[in-house]
Amino acid sequence: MNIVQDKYEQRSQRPATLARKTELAARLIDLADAAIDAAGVQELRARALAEAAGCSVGAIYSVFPDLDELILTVNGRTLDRIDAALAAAVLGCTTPMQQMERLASAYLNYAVDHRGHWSALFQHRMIGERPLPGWYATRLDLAFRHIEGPLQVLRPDLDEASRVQLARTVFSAVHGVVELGLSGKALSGTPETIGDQVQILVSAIAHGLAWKNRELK
Amino acid sequence: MNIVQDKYEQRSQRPATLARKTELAARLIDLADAAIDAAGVQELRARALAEAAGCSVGAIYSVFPDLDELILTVNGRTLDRIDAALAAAVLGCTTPMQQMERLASAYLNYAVDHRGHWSALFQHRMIGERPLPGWYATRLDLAFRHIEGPLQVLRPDLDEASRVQLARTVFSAVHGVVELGLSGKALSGTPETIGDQVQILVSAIAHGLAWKNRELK
DNA sequence: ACCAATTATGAACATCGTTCAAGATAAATA
DNA sequence: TATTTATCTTGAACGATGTTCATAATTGGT
Repeated sequence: MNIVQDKYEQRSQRPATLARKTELAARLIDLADAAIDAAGVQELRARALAEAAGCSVGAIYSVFPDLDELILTVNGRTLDRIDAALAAAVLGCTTPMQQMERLASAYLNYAVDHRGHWSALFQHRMIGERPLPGWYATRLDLAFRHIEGPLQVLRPDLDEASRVQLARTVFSAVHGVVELGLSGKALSGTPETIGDQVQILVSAIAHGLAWKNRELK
Repeated sequence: MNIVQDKYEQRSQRPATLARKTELAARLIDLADAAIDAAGVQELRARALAEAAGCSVGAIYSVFPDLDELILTVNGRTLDRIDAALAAAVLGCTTPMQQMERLASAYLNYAVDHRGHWSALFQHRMIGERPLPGWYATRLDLAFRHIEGPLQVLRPDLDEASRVQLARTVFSAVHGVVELGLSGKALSGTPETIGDQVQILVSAIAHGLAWKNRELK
């Protein structure tokens, strides 16, 4: 996978140059990743990044069209990490209820442990700016897919499209509690309190869905 | 209510000056309010605001310590408007289920109709910056309070503290669906789809809570 | 060794929010 | 009313920001 070649530069290049650019791209991604994790996406600075990478400021723009695109690439990594955390969370869980609780807890834990990474996912491009790239939605879907397993047990009557949409809805609901909790705009803000509320929410949703299913029979 | 006198300037002032400042403050708030509604908080510019208000850039800083504080004041107005919208939404509703559905719909509608106002509430000060002022939490609580009515019917067993916390949790969940829906990061993004998912979520939560209550009896 | 094409550089640019010396203004005083 | 003094208002200047592009450095072929 060659980021530079694949995504931004298609025109003729000297072979040595391309190798250097891909290496620089990797270094920039790593550094931006660490910087965002440490201080948040708002504190990412082009000049500081260039100095840390040992290159000129202009070099950044020979590899990424702008900082937004670099941030988006880091966000892609974050989505992968969250996906991995969710996958690990459901291992050894049998009941759909327990699976959903573990998934929600894992999501909250990632947000608490990596607030910079996590908030960069949503703090960025909230309004109608450039549309998100296709691979972004694909990776988001991969993360959502973990919720579909327990949902299929709770609501076997739903077709796949409805289940996919419901998975996104449940994810969004948990996300809302995590977001307003961590931002201090609702709830008391401590991870424990947020965790309690996430559990209460997931439990209510799961029981509500199960009740709906029982009603249909 | 005199914003300038009450909040930022306590020292001796000339009477004519104070009158002018309060008038300027009101004008700036109105203009910022309209600008945020029209183009979003990200597009608010000190120079443009000064020109629109017919004052110098420095004059803004004689009335507000910085733009953040002005935005926060506008956010206070937005919270009042949302509070009013929620209050109007539950009029004539009898069942707790219907009340919660109407409340969620009203919240979504406000967000759709006033995305600038709405996103300014959350897009701003997400990370650990200055703590939110006390009146901000108070106004947020007023908005949350509308959900407590139906919750009291669904879960009469809860004490007030738990009910307050549950109200915030339910609000956060609905907010999450609205946010990820409107940002296009989950769900298809059309207000209709988001509305459908909000209804499904609220229904599940309400049934889940009611089931929990029945179980306790 | 030379040259032409390509690539890297970092000062310069446009734009922010914010400040503060200096001019304008209003109250106090003679 | 004229003068003084305290206060307020102004907008150019400051420091930072992301981004660009003329210029210098470098590379690969002849």
